[in-house]
Amino acid sequence: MPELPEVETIKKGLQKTIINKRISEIEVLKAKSFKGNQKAVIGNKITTVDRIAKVLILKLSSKKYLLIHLKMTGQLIYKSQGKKKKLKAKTKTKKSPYDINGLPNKYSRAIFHFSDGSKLFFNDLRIFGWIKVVAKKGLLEIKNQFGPEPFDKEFTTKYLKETFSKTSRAIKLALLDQKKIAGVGNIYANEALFEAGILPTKPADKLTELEINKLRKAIINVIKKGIKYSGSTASDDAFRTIEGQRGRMQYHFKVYARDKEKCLRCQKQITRVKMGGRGTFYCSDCQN
DNA sequence: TGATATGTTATCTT
DNA sequence: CAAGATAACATATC
Repeated sequence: MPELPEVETIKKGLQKTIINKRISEIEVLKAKSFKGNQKAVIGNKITTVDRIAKVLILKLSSKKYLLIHLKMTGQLIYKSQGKKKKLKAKTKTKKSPYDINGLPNKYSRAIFHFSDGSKLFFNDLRIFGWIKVVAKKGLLEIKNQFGPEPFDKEFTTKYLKETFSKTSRAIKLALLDQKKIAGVGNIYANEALFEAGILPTKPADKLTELEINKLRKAIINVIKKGIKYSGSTASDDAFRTIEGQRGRMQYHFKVYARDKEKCLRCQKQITRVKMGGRGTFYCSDCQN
């Protein structure tokens, strides 16, 4: 779920809520979810919140860093002090495992307590996500494993041309390679390729310079749009902002999860295949 | 019941 | 050795 726009949405939320707050306690409910020394974190203030690719970076007053990766099903939910769940009349709405009422729940893996009484819940159904404590060196190591992000000045047609010329893998798989381009995941890769009119299965080294430039612009566009709509909460319903709201980008998808529907541009039915084990959607007329 | 799930990485295979 | 393909992680839903 969380790709660059979703993580960026959470980053902004954290900047609004937990900057300068002091961590008074950490409850680790699942050991696998928290790597590193909890005691190195307790008593520290959060000084800044940043993001590299899909990783959140919370800088601490001790100059150490808390890194958080949400992987597929991770959530960060903020609850201010004394916020009581509103008692609503019983409704028939089915309960989702990603509901943020009644936290902690069985999927809560860690809870940060701040000295003002507010809390930050790390929920993660599938337990792929993690929180780790690292020093500056560890942070640099993380940084080094990623290629440029769509908004970086290094994200040029020239860079992409060089990068793609070195591989014959399908362009979609190349887009998902975080060492080449950081932050793009399955949803936005599908959307960007549709917008650029390029077939996901086309070998990366067969793209023309014109196509690469189109694709570069399309990636920037869809990522921007994703951020504008606070990320996407697709059919699995997992993504939430830190206030617990769903994203709205899913209402603006043009191909993702639209198999069996008609192409918005030419009315032809959208094709679905699997690439690298991931759902891949495209229009066989508009993309080539 | 088997297929599906938006991420990454360890481990095979070519 | 390296690039590429695939399994694995853990859980739930349809």
